[in-house]
Amino acid sequence: MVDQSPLLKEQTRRERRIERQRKAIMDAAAGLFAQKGYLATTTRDIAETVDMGESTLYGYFAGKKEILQAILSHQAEMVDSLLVHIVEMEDPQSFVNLVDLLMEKILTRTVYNRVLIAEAWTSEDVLQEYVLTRWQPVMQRLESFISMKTAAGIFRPIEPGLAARMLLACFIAAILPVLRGIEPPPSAQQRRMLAVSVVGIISNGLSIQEG
Amino acid sequence: MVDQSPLLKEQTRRERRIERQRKAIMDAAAGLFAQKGYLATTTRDIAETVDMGESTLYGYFAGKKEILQAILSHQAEMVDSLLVHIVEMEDPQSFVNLVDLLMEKILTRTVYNRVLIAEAWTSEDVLQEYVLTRWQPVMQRLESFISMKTAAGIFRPIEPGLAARMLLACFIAAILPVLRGIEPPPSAQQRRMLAVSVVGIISNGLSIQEG
Amino acid sequence: MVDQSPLLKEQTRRERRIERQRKAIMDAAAGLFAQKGYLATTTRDIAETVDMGESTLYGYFAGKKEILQAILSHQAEMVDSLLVHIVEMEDPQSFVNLVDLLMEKILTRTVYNRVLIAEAWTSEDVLQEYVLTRWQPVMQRLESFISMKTAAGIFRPIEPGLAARMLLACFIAAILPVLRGIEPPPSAQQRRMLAVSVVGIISNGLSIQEG
Amino acid sequence: MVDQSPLLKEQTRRERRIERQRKAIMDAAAGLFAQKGYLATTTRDIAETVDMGESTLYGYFAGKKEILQAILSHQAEMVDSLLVHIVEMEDPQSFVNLVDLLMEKILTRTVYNRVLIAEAWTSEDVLQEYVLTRWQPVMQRLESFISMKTAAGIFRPIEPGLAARMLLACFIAAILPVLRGIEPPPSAQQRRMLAVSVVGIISNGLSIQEG
DNA sequence: CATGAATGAGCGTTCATTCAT
DNA sequence: AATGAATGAACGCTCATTCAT
Repeated sequence: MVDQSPLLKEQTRRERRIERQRKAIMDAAAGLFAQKGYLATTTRDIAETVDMGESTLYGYFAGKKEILQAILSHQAEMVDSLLVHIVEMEDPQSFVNLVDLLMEKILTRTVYNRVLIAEAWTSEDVLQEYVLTRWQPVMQRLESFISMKTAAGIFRPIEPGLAARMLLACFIAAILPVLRGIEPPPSAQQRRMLAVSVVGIISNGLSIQEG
Repeated sequence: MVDQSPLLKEQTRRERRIERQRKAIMDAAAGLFAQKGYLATTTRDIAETVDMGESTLYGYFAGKKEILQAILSHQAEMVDSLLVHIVEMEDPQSFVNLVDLLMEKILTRTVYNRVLIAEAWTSEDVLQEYVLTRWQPVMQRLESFISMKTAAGIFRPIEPGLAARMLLACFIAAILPVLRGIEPPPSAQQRRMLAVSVVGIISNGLSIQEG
Repeated sequence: MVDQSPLLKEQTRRERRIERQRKAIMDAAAGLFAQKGYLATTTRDIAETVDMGESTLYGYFAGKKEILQAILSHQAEMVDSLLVHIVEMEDPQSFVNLVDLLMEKILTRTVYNRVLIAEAWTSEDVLQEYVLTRWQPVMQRLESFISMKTAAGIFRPIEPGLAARMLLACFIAAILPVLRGIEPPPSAQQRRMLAVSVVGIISNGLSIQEG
Repeated sequence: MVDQSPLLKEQTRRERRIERQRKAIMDAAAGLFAQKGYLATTTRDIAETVDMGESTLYGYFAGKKEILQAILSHQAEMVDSLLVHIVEMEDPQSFVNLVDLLMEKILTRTVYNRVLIAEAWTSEDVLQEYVLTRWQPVMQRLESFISMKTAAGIFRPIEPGLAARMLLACFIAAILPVLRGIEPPPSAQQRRMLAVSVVGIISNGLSIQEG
């Protein structure tokens, strides 16, 4: 029962070590990419940040480009899992839960998202592969949610595409300073309050409701 | 009385020529910066686009960095003038006029704004000098506008800062694909419709108003 | 009549200057390649030898590889022109003239040939493109010459291919130390004597002729 | 009396194992060196070919350079033994035996010779130490053989040095495609035929002998 | 004023070798 | 003894900038 499969254990321990190193490199790189941009960051910068020899990086990644791609893919996985969660949340009951979940997911690994946004802003390919394609299902889920509400007579008739984009925009606006790195991430409580504000505005607007 | 102006004329003609050239360089550079990013754009790229010798650029700008700064300053001036217009518009009557004006101003020289956003995203200095500082008066004007409406009993009580940011966010969302360069600029008519939509959502939300 | 086409003149002067520089770089590189081999020669080495900045090289050649190719092509042209000369020499009268011409052509730009041989020795592609293909017409001309002599009853029956190769080998042997760079190039007179020796052995061998 | 040998046996068995490994490494390296050249071959290439960890090589050789030297020395020993054989062959009776022996010796370990030639072509030191010095006795033996024949009235008067070099050249020409690796090694029979051809040409030339 | 040519600084990357296990 | 991991040194090459014309 004891000491079974020492080889296997060794194997996985090594693999874990490698994965840990890759993670450390990605984190360091993401921080630098977020701060200075991908091109302005040198492999020397990254190596120094992880406290490694420059050439050691190449034992874990094929090159600088691949580090970036790993970071972007990492975020893509996050978005993919996000979709799963949203779909599983069969009856979100209210917008608030949905928005809160979106915010939570986006605000984890903030720097990764900063990098993703920066790259998508100047690269057609990244925009397509890592943003448009990935977010499409999320947006569609959002749109169908809005359509449902409209059909149920809860929302007034509105183009669901524009509505979804504005909903997204409102909470992006709410978290932009965090994403940009000029404000610290909000606590769970603060985040929920933001979500409530966003949904409040989206639902009822600024105007006083009569009746 | 004779022969007095030729020198002056020559002078100003030269100056105009110089200014025209500087503009041409800035436009070319802005297009490339927007497309590939500042660092990925070489001075050779710029020179070829303006159809100049590479070293000729240095007769008009001290260096690549200065071209970027000229572009950013150019946009800053636009924002500054925007504030003047907003302040002059003593009673905008409705949000729509305000929002429409903002959109119009932002959508002129789209590429310049793409560059500005890209740089502000990865440079603390650019963010401070060309975005936060410049937009603060605009945001303040917006906030005081909202406060006024709230005080007048037209808006329900809400934190004007957050409201202003979300208002901004909503129309940024509306024009993001244009800014990003994946959709063409809207016509004046389309723009006004967008403005109406944005203000509609901000004012009344998605929910059906009762009473 | 005078001062006609200054632009054209300027053009060609610049072109000549460029061609001169390219030649200087090729010569320097060929010398180093011959001495240390292509891979052991750094672009810094070459630049220092031509007394240039390292990056200046790249104004004349796309890269290190292209310098090598230019050198190899240069030799290929020599071989091509050699063939023309041989074909034009309608009746060489004797082997000696043919062999002497071959020797002369091969011993010009000795270093270039050293480089060519070195590369062909370890690169299938270079061997094919720059040696086998180019020399084939020369060898064929040689073989048909031998066949003619055999048919005329002057040579005894022998496989002309092997004979041609051995003829080539004999004078390669004669000039190998020069090619290898351990002996200085022979004078025209010395060269002719070598040619006579080579043809002597090929024709009559070492044995004393009886009869 | 008992248990005395195990240690010794173990020792020699280990030594044999080490020697076997060294040989395997040398063979793998020689193959790669012959194919791509010494510098273009990485220690990783070699290690993979011998199916070893890269660092394990350093248990058998002090470094990449030392592997090359071992290969070159190996060939040098071959040449040394060649001289012994030639000297022992007190009366070779005919050239053919001599030439055949030379060919046989050179065509064993073809790749080793390819490496040797490649290195000698671009390294003064290798040329001196592993070629000129080693072959000098062989050439001298050849020259004295020729001198003997000349003195005996069998050969016509000729400078024996040039004659020896051309003799060498002729059979090098005969086996060059094999050495270069573009033709398979000849069978013993084919080899003898080549030797006969070579000696035939050297002895009697191409011309028809009269009388 | 315009420019072709030149260049230093620095980049991403490779590789023979060392070291800890 | 064997090896995966680490690394310094050096490579080929790019590019913003300068300079002579």
